Amino acid sequence: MPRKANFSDESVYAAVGAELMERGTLTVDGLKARTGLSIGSIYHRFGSREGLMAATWLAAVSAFQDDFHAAIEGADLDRGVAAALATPRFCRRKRALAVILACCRRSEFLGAKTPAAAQEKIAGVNERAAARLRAFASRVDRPLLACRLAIVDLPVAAVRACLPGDIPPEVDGYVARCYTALLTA
Amino acid sequence: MPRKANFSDESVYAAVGAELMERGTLTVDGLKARTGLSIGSIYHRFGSREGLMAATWLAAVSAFQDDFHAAIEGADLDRGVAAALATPRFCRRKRALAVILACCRRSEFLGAKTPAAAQEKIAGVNERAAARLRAFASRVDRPLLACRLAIVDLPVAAVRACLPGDIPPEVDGYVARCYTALLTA
DNA sequence: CTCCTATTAGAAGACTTATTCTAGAATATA
DNA sequence: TATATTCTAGAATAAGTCTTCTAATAGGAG
Repeated sequence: MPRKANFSDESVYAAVGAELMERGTLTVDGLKARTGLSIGSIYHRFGSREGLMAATWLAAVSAFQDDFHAAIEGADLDRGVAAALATPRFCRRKRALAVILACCRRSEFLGAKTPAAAQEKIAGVNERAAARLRAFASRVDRPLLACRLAIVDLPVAAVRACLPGDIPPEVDGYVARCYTALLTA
Repeated sequence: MPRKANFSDESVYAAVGAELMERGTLTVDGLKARTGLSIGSIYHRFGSREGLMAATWLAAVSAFQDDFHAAIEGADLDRGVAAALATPRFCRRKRALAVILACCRRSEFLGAKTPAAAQEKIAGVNERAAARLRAFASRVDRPLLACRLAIVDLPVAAVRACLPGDIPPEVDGYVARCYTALLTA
């Protein structure tokens, strides 16, 4: 029934990621300059700056979690390495979204002006990921911190060390070797 | 000859770290509220917000590099693990300074208003650390990226995963195991 | 004691950035 | 075509922050 938008949500998210990468923070005017979207449109579609950031982050994290959950769901020690490798692989396939996850701090998208619906989704997404990690740790009987380092923090650090450039293939080997070192005592 | 300052530089740096930790960013008014230092004093002593951040970061990084350089200077593969362990150890001994290194982004202290002297010091500090790492990589004949991950990025990620709490002792074991996994093929 | 200098003080101003508001344009359906 | 609904537009406003400026304070040297 209504008019259709000039710019897809995806193109907006990509622009947000580019701004975050280049300037370290996002301003509404900066997004307007980069995309051509007017201030009014931005506020109509996202409600506030925090709403925009939350929508962007949620889009990125849910794309990532599609891969991540598929890998960690029910995994044992041998198959868990795929969850650690999900990070560099995602980073290669969806660079723009990965940049958002790597560059965006929690306080940027989670605050008083974050729409309630987005706040709930964020809490849900975080809790679900934490639960999967806890379940994995107890399934393989290893300390939670070691699992978190092997599957989350270390792969993220490896990828961050390469951004904004490409993620070279040997990174996967490094991630896998650390996984083994951390989780097979 | 002159009047002496009411607050030591160290206490200011600690307050900056606390603000960064709690709010994710530093405002001049926030620092005033936390320390009691007046706006005039802050600008007299540091010139600008970026100057303050640069002074804080330089104090933190040079304290850290005392430890780090002592460990990596001339180290072979066996002794290099001490350089990787310098990060968690520093974090335990000088929490306030470590927090600054962990929470402060480059763009916060390096910009147009950073005093020229500070800019040069920052460049020097970075170049010196990079040179030590390159020298180590060629000395032990391993890829630079692997060395950087083992000695810098991985320990930092492990420590970040624990902050703002304590760094548990088992972190050292994790860091050391990854070091071995990454650098002994 | 008097002068000199570094430091402190905080109000006023400038600047950046987020948000609101009113008007207008586009499109699907009836 | 009329109409309802969504989207676009951007100037005006509001809020928050950094920076400048003038005046006052404290302590050592002559």
